[in-house]
Amino acid sequence: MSIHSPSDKPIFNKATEKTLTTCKLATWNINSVRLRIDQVIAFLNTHQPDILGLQETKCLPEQFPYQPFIEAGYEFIEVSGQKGYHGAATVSKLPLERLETDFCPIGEARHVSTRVKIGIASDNEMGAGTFEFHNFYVPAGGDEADVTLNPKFKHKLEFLKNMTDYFTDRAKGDDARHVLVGDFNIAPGEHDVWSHKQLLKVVSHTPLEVGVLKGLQDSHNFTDTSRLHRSEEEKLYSWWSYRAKDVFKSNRGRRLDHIWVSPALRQSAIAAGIDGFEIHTNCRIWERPSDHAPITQILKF
DNA sequence: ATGGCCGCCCTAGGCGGA
Repeated sequence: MSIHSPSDKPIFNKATEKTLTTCKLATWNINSVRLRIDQVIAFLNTHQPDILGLQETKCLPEQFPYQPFIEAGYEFIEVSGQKGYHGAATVSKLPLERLETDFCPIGEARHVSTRVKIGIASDNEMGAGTFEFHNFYVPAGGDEADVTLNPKFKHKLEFLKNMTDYFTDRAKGDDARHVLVGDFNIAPGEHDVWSHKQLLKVVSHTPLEVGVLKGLQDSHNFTDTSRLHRSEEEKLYSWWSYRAKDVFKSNRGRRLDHIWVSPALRQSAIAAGIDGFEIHTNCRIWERPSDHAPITQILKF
């Protein structure tokens, strides 16, 4: 199975020389990039993130719609894809270097690892002009929250534990500059779901998987940027089921999508202020929408 | 209220999503 992009991807251009004071990060589970290419491009044109991580692209690399992204100014594209299911892709205005370290157990396309060149001229510390951008699609985990009965749930927990090991190898020291984005398929907080009590046994919000995700976060002191300027009590959702008749009337959402940063980038996320983080909920009620809304986080250097 | 919808695939019911 081919899970990597073709080798004739665009090469670095003059953007390498660009000096940035901010960088806008985005992530969106698009639930078929081919079906919703017009929506993705509309989102990019309106909100102009520098980098977007897409999940559930649901196509092989050779089927990926490169051209519309390039025409919209996103020349740097790295894809991990398989036929019909899963898949992740990172599209960027800034030069991307593909790290050959994608973490895709059992051959599934669920991770694109890249290094982003932000080109801060004033900062000459090693690595300060770059950060790693890790785009993940964590397994959903099936219905039954029991590892002995449900191999998909077991796979989900193992995936998260392997992610922890992966970053133990990579994210050493306080200088490590890492961004983790994606559909983590877990709503960790009480107010990351519409009803904490009713979802305690529902995969995506069980204490077991929330604990494993917390283990990943704590092991490297990653910051969940969504809560930096929002109270823990504020309801935040990025996913709403297709099954609800009126999505925002019932508003039974979950915050499954995340943008995390390593300690070295925490101040940059804080500096962006309360408006630095946004959930673009309007995208969830576009015609034939994804069941996820995109989220963005600005980093200010 | 445990049913309600999606998108994909060797086009049609099954799988995966969550």
